[in-house]
Amino acid sequence: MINFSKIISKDFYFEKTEIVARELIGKLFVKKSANGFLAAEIIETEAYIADFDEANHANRGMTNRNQAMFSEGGVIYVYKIYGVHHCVNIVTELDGVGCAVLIRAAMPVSGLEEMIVNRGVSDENRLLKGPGCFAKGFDLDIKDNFKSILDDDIFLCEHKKYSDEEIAVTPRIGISKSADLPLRFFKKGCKFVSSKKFGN
DNA sequence: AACATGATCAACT
DNA sequence: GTTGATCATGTTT
Repeated sequence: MINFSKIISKDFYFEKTEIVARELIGKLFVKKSANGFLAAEIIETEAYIADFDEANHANRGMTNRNQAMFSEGGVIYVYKIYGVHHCVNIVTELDGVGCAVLIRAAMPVSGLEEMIVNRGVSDENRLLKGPGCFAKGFDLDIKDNFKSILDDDIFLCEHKKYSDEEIAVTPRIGISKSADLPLRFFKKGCKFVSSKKFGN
């Protein structure tokens, strides 16, 4: 059994989005399920910042889809992409700002059996590799939009700390606007990182 | 390198 | 109400 005692406090999510994205690497994402706990170490994130970021869904103001992004830090924003996959974000900064961190990949730690069922594949290395896979492995979808990451059912814990040398910073993946900004963070050389192009 | 797949949004009638 | 472009992707060849 894993120690879930050091739960991340709310203050953490009010920090600047880039900082939160960087600091999320190494933390444990935990979700309570019928059989116990699903848990994974966050390995890869992307920041979507408030100003001059045209790839941010909130950049052109509030819409039906992106409402959750304008909540205060610590709220979960989930949406569907390409009509197929779900992407999970954690809202950052203050109420009304409109920024968040996308969780792109994680390393399974607990509840592997259930993740395998959720995903329909058994390759451990790929269970949570890529934003769509992460959402599916944890069974997160539109029903989880607007939930809090400070819940009893879904929360983050301290787990591992990495130095800046162990973390790579690159442009984000799969976007066409503001594609040059260095807002993607991942653990260098980790096989759970989603893109093959860099540092994997 | 191709493609499956559908919601969302802006810009119209 | 409808249209059409776009999309924080993943899987398969």
